[in-house]
Amino acid sequence: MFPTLDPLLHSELRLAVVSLLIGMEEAEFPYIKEQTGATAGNLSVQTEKLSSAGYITVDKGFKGKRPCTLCRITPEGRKAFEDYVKALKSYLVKPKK
Amino acid sequence: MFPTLDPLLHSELRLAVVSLLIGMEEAEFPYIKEQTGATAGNLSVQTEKLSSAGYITVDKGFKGKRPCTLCRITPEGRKAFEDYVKALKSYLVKPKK
DNA sequence: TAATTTGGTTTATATTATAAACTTGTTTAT
DNA sequence: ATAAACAAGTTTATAATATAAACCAAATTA
Repeated sequence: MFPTLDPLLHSELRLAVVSLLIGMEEAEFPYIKEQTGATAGNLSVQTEKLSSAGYITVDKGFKGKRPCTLCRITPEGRKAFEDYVKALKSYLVKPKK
Repeated sequence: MFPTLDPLLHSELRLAVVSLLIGMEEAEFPYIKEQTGATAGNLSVQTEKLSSAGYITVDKGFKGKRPCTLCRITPEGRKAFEDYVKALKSYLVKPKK
């Protein structure tokens, strides 16, 4: 009746991050920070969780002399998001009797 | 961009309870327990939270000699659920550029 | 060269979710 | 009649989570 909701995605910030990345090739850490309104610390923790789950990749490089962290969604992340949305619909829509 | 999600509803069990009650006049505690698969303790805690937020009512009465707890959604609960669903859609749907 | 800014990470704390243990009363079996 | 099992929850202890404050390193600016 109510399928379990992937706890990794059932988190406001992590869901926002994945939702954002679904819509673009890649995004820089400060951009995600700005778009989600998260603090850097919180975002760092949550991207790390998504990364170690294999839902996103986090690549640390440089842009000129400054560090630049790039995040991308992975196929597994995309799949998990789709599954999450499907599961969530059981909670949002009244099923036909 | 990403509206905050009512933390009272952004909880697997509480969302299931409200979702269930949206679809019916009232429901008994054991029925909700069965439908959600929750333990009694967890359900008790979460219905209490929803109740003290005014999202549901919890009426303790009797059915014959046995205690019988009836839960119902309130108009505020219904409204909060609708708002939650609207907010959530910002996370699930890619907005048009 | 001192202060400020950028781009984060680490860690401490507060909040939340969850189930185990408990309570109260009822029914059933002996 | 009374002990055992069951029903309907509640309380409480613990585990997991989310969050921001404090911190660090390098680059830029005053």
